[in-house]
Amino acid sequence: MPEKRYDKRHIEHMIADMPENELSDLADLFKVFGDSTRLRIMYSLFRGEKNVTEICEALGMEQSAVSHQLRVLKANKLVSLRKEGKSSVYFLADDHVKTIIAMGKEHIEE
Amino acid sequence: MPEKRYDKRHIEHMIADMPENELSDLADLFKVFGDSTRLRIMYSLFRGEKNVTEICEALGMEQSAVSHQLRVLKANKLVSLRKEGKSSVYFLADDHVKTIIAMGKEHIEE
DNA sequence: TGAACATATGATAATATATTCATATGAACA
DNA sequence: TGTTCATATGAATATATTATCATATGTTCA
Repeated sequence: MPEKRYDKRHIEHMIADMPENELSDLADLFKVFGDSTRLRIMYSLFRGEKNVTEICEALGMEQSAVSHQLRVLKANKLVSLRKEGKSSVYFLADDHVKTIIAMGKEHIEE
Repeated sequence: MPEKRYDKRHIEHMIADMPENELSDLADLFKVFGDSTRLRIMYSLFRGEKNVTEICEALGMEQSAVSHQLRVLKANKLVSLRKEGKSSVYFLADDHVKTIIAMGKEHIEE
């Protein structure tokens, strides 16, 4: 699979082709990124997969709050999990998460 | 200015360098994208700059609601405006808007 | 089996957010 | 100047979202 290029022309083209009705799905996706708990969970998973307890420790948050947010992330296919004995090991589902965050980071730094 | 490359290595590096406390600003930015009215406004501005009345027509929404959201977009430097007589002409502030939306679009299409 | 551990989930309360309504500001021009 | 048009904004309401609390589900192991 060739490395994708996100040059200006390619991006303009992608957006021009986007139907209006896709915008609502897109807003839903960004909504998921728009919460610092969820973003911190994803960030903690950059360093490698973790079970729920480890994520809670990394964030200093309660298990229930973390599980609720993991559910949202999973529903949006931003994380996946595999069961391992008693625990659920979560990991980032794909590289889009990284790209989206990198773009956002670049914006706020200017 | 050379074209930026967003290859995997570059992106991993950007994220690895990101301090935890930046995540909250980042969440705030994504929150702005996470509303379909605001996204539709940005989308309508891809086609070219517009004044408030034209944006209202494009979205079929009330002037007040649109102005309130334009304010949010402006505060986050996603749109800028110039005054032209009685009207305010809005336009996208930079290319990050396009890139962020393109990344999101790519995610939901898989 | 039953106790301990890990995670998931439903209900609730607290908070945040978006739209509407009413009104203010400011420019153009008769 | 006063009227009209374009936009901005404050307050209030309706809705959505998040964290907490209580509890359920499921796994391991004595």
